[in-house]
Amino acid sequence: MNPLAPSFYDRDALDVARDLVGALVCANGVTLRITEVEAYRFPGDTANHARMGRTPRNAPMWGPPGHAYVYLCYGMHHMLNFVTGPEGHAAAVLIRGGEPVDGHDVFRVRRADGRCDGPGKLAGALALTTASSGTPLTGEIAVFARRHEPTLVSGPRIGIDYASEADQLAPWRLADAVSGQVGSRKRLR
DNA sequence: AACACGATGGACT
DNA sequence: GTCCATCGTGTTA
Repeated sequence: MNPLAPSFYDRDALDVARDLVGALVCANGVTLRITEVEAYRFPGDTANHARMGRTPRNAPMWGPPGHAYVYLCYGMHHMLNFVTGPEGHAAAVLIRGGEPVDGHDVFRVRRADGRCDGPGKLAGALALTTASSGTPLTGEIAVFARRHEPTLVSGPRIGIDYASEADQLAPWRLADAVSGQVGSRKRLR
């Protein structure tokens, strides 16, 4: 079983996001089946971290597809993204939820409540920090294609009050229609 | 050097 | 539903 090749990520972030729901992500002894993602597109997406240009933090977003972009949010939660699109296009997919499919014992230590339905929880379950930002998705963090296509639901992205109204409404949050490891379903359909 | 703030999560009412 | 911990980052001066 080989990790997904960089070409998989060399497309629009929304298209990659659709194909990532159901895919497997493996890191530090835990494998998760991805259940929820958000696409951050480029250019013109006012919710995108790279909307103001290149900075040291978001540098991986500007690089080649198929790499991780990990950042610290609110001073305590790490967020895992997969860089998409051609090099020079600062687009990415935020990984927001997952179901453990391997490494259950380790997972239980990291998430005693068994919950993995938010981006901070997911990065914590995989024990990822900014130390892994910029690394390829074929190493410490590895991603594998899904075996079965899930039924998708979509809705607006979470926590982007600073973005334009149109970008706040864009249904670029995608989730498995039936998984329990998905955040609020209130605006998903 | 100072400052404002965030792609959240957990505790609590 | 509300409150807020906590700190790296980007901006302004």
